Amino acid sequence: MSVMSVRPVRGTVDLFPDDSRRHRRVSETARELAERYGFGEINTPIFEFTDVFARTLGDVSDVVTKEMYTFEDRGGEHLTLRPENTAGVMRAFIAAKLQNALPLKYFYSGPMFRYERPQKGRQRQFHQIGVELFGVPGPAADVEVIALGAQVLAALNMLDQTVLHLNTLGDTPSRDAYRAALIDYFSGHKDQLSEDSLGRLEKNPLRILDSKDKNDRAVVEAAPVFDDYLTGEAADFFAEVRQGLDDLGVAYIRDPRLVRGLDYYCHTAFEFVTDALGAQGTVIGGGRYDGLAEIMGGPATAGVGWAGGIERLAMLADQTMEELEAPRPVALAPIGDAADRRLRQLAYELRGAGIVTDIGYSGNLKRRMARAAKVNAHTAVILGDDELVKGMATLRDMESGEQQEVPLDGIAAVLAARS
RNA sequence: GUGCCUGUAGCUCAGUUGGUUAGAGCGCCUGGUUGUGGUCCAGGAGGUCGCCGGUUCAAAUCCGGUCAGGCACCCCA
Repeated sequence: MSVMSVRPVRGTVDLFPDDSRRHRRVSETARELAERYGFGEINTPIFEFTDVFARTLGDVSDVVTKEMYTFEDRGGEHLTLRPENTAGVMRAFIAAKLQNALPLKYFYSGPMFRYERPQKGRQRQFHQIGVELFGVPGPAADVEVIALGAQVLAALNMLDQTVLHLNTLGDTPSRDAYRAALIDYFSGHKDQLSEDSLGRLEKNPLRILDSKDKNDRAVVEAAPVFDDYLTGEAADFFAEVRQGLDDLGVAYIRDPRLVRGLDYYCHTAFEFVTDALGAQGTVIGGGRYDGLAEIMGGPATAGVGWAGGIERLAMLADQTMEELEAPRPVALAPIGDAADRRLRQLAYELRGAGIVTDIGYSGNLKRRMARAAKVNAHTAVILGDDELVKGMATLRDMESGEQQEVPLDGIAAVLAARS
């Protein structure tokens, strides 16, 4: 009989308590900040009808064409594990007919799934935090959303490890005009473009601007500039976003090569990027997507938001913040069955009182004390026959080694003061 | 999906031009302490050298395949 494989599936990992604590630090920090900004938490399903993503992400995007975990369930439904959460949140908003409740602000945190070749900071099941702000067409929303991202990074002590890249994708007339100009320009330089970029010329010419190929870059140097094709409205919008960020003192660099693949994106596009994580340097990315709601069959609704990769943020946090320690418990160390029973009662009482308490399951005093040290207890309570007859317990300070006897009755109050 | 690098104990790694029973540190276990941890001392357990196949008298070491991780690309958080 063969042994089952116990390894996790490629691109997935098990998060043991230390790892989970690191993830939680990121997501709770973000959740707290988001709530301060008025974003309420939303949890949409981890799988959706495939259409939710196929329609919104378009059939040309890599995410849809080769990276989705798509399957048919037993009822024949075509379902997909969510590769991102903006579509899910928008779907939920449309389904609940909340258009009269606008503006709406949502925060989420949870697993996403993409069939990609794994690298550090890039897994097949990964986790994102994100925010979506629906129903505000003006630039104040963009500024607020970006500011929240900056403050999340600041709270994680990593804002100065990142650079905010900012660009505008303009409105539809701007983008159509620019796209036409780009196609025209690049078509005249086909012989100098990489194979990748020739493909992009068909699907998504804006992406050529972002190419890392050396020859492409030379061609891009002389390519038309978006600013020349922005409508007055689009230029004004972008100027207001920049003014808003300046007012808050949120630093950014203009990055004309920062683009988005999908048509429903418009105006603001931004990414917080670090150079500390290699090629997976984008730690938060987002933008405005006013066209999304209609694509999904909902009422035209403005939207702007961002998503951040928890794994990447956690890796950066490890570099910028001190180690996270599990809470230090009081360790109870009984000697003998009578003391064990008494201390299990005490453990119940302490835990009920909110005190982190550890009590082992076997072993002599030496083992009990070793365990107390291992779980990083600040105090040990030693109880044996000697103490029991006196109604006392021995309290040991695990740092100094000092011990004192205290009455068993009322020991909870003493320990509460030490915890 | 493409190219390249890596894979030895729980962890981090060593292992001479292929050559006997594959090592170290940390961690773990036991004892030194019948009621005292973390320090110290002594001892111990733990490895089909990722997996499968090939070359060879002989493979951790060379070759092929495969799986996994990593770097870059693609794409993206």
